[in-house]
Amino acid sequence: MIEGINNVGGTNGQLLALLERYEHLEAEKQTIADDQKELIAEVTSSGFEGPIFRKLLKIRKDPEKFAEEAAKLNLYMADVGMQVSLDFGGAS
Amino acid sequence: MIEGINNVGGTNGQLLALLERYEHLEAEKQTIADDQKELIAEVTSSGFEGPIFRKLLKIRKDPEKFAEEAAKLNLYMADVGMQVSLDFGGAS
Amino acid sequence: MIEGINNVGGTNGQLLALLERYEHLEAEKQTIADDQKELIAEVTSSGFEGPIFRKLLKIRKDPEKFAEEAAKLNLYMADVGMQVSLDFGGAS
Amino acid sequence: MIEGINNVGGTNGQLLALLERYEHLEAEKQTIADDQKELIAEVTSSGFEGPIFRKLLKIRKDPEKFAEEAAKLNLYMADVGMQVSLDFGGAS
DNA sequence: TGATCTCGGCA
DNA sequence: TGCCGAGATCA
Repeated sequence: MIEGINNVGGTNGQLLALLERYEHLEAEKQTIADDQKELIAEVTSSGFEGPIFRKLLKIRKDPEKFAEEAAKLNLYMADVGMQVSLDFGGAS
Repeated sequence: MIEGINNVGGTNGQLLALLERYEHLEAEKQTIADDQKELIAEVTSSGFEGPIFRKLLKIRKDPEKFAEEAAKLNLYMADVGMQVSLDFGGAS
Repeated sequence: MIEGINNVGGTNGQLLALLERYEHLEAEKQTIADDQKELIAEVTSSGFEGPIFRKLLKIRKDPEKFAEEAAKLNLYMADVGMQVSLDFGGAS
Repeated sequence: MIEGINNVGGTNGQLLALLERYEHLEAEKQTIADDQKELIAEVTSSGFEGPIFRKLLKIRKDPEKFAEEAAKLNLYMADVGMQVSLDFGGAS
């Protein structure tokens, strides 16, 4: 049997198999996402704020980038007369 | 006076001017966005559903693309045994 | 005054523990996301289009909702004179 | 039975009118968005970085909120032992 | 061009 | 108010 282009008219189960594999992975991701959601609830109940917690997570992903951006932002703010002092001794 | 690289330490008002120009444009956009929001309310009160209305807007942006995607989707769904018939005589 | 080890000015390491737990979960999610990305590559190399594949995934999540929206969209399109026929015998 | 002109199978052209009104507003927004894009190009060619420029725009929208979040972030970072000093004399 | 991310709509 | 999808932006 000759398959058409892009499996047109085909029914060999290949597409279905791919879909199910993807959905299985998706289910695993969802389980983890649920765990994260619970963890955020724990963060909140521990007296920390979720949004700040998330910002900190982002900073920890790339502390160097954060330090550089903060330094530049500091310069820009000074340029437009915003009173700030934002110093990072180094994102160790 | 010699300006440093990237206007470091500068205060010539250039950055501030750019910011204010951008913010002015942003305000204009917001006004229009508010009008659109009111219009959606009118859509709803006219008996149409907002989400479907939005889908239709998207289709009208590129009807041809929509027709092509629908046709392909039709094939894929048939391939996995989903009972559908989705025909577009042409997105005129 | 001497602060606790590894908690300069801090409280009790609770925040750090929460961060690390979250990041561990995040790493697990990333692994799965990478697997999904590879799977999409396999989808493409099998002659299917990624974007259509993703649409099909979405439809399979809630076929009934899809059928209803398609039906409504059909009505709206007819209302504005767009030539379409979009029939679903039932999203089995 | 004869349908009204330009409303084959439709109702009264109300939906079409709503769509066109929305699309007109959308076109106006797009024009402004294009202007903003050009302005960003001008920002870049003036020696400023687009992403930092955008951050500054965001801060100017709500300087007080920014100052508060920065202060909290400072506390959190100290809590996990990240060496930072991030002081805002006040978001004037 | 694709992945990420922020933002507005929706429940 | 929290989640989700879409649009925009950056690499």
